[in-house]
Amino acid sequence: MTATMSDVARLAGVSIKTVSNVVNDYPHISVGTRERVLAAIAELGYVPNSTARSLRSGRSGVIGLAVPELSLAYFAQLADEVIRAARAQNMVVLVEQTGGERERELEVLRGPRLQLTDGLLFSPLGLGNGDAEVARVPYPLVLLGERIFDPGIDHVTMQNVEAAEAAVEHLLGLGRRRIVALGAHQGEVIGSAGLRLTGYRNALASAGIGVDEALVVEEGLWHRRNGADAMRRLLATGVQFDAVFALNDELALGALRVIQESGLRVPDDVAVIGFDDVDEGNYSIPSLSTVDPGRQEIAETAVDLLLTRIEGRAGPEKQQLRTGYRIVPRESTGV
Amino acid sequence: MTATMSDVARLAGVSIKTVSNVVNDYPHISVGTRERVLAAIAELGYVPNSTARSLRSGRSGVIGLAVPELSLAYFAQLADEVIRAARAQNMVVLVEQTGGERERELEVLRGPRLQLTDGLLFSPLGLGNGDAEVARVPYPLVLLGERIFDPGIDHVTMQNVEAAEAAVEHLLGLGRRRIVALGAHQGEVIGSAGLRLTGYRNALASAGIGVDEALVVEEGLWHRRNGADAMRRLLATGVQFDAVFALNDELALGALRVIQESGLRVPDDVAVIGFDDVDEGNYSIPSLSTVDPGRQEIAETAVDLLLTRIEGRAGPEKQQLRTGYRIVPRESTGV
DNA sequence: GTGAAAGCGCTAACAC
DNA sequence: GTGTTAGCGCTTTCAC
Repeated sequence: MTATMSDVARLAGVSIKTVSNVVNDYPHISVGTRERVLAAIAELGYVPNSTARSLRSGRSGVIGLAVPELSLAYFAQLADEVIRAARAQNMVVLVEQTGGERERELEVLRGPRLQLTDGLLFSPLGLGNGDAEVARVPYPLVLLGERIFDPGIDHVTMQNVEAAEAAVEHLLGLGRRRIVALGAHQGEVIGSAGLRLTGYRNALASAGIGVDEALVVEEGLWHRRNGADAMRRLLATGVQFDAVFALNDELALGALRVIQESGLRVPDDVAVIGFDDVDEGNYSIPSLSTVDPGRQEIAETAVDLLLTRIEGRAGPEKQQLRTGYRIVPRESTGV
Repeated sequence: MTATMSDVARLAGVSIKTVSNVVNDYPHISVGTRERVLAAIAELGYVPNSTARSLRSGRSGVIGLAVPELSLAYFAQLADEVIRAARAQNMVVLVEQTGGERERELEVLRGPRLQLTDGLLFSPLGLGNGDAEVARVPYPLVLLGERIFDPGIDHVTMQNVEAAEAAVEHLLGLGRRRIVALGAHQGEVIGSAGLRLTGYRNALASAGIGVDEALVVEEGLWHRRNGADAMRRLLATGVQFDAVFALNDELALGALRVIQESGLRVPDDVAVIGFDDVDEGNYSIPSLSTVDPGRQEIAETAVDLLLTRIEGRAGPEKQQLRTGYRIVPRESTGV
């Protein structure tokens, strides 16, 4: 069925090495030879076998991307950007879902499923800082996000603390003082939830406002459903508030819906800001203010860093890269 | 760095073939030998090299999935389901984005980027029925959706016509008569837009209602933004309508927003139904009625069919499989 | 039950 | 400039 290099060589009347040279654009080949080889390639419809090439070169041209799940808009858009960035570098992307569960994340790191990739972009959720050892794997690895923060591992992260601070300052700037933090993870310090909550506390502290723990609402998962549930629980307590900082957009969108069902007006009674800038926020009612965490920049930076490692360029010092962010004011905070 | 089979063989004092036998669970090995080999494997931390294995066996354990883009919720959720289904069969998924452009789709079909996959799940958008030839590729291919409908190619599709009919019947059942079709593709017959529009026309015809072409609104892309734009254009024409059948949920969500901005009430003045059942529809305001196209069933069926082809099981007759659908009534149609 | 050896398709020394 | 040759790490006849 498929023609091999020797088939081409035989037809062109040259050696297999010459074919290889032509295929790999080796510079010193006579024009005549090259043409005969190209003709033979065309005639046989020859396509290099990338598996054999991988075995030989030790590289597959594939990078792995492990995320909690693509159903979460943030990760879908991240995957989109990663695939684009990889494509620009002639790489292809194998996507794994971990469900955010620690066990599955460990499996991805150690298991055989990503064996034929050249390196891994990994966005952990279940793993914590104590798992730094586990993340010292014998292949190129770049972590996305701050669940595991270890100077011995490459990282690309958004500026969670600073960006969250800016989001809360945006609410404070509107005169809001009873600001809910939605989606907190009990006791977490490192990780998106912990860091964004730190930003929340910092902003309130800078404004000389004490944190009312009744306004810090826990929620493990960050789907719309969870935002809705958490908001229902909060409303049921009867506690008063005039703004919500949701730790991501999906939580915000779920909450937005429940707030308005309860008869409260957004932004008049309650201003709402999310985090992530998923496209949906442009079309919700009201449109959702949010933080643009620089997803595209994260993807491009991470792919570049991973390729640097794969190709063995750059020194051994691990990098901790941080991308920019930007507050995006929309109707839900009164614009 | 990495141990090979011969390293293991040397340490265990056996031949490389014996190691291979143990690794592949070949039945007839003496207990003692097996234990010595397993011990050596553990000691060296040996992991089989999957690239070499692929070269030998001709299979990589990777399937390709080509979709327009993951930023569209429908495709993100489809990719999620495909990865799950593949995982259940011990396969891993390489995701490519085509942007829905014909050129890029051709590139995916013929190009070298998916070379090391065992087969391809392909959701075309730019390719049309005239491209059936192109889709007769020398590797296992299963098409998702009906852009190219050729009995010589395996297909897994939703029941676009019937499901669209049911959606429009749902609106008719509410007493609506001036029903907009949003997102039509001029002249398209095969393809989601064409088929869903056929369902729309069928339902109206069955109800004895003529189609007012002023209510058939074109829109090439199916993002929220396009739904919003199209609805703005429609409102500007001043044409009257009491319901909208959007050809997908994202269009519906964009339109929902614009309709309400214009002062019309949903569902009182205008009932809206979409198509796809993306999670977001549960949390929009109002929540969005839609058609559940059986995404999970599509993913599982397609992965199974592709594996059947890869493994050479089943006869040569190509299959055209259709999955179930279900109307999901929510607030935007008055529930 | 286990071993020897060939070869999957390609690349990279090294000759000529 | 081009050919020869030796593997990359594994599976798989075929002997023993």
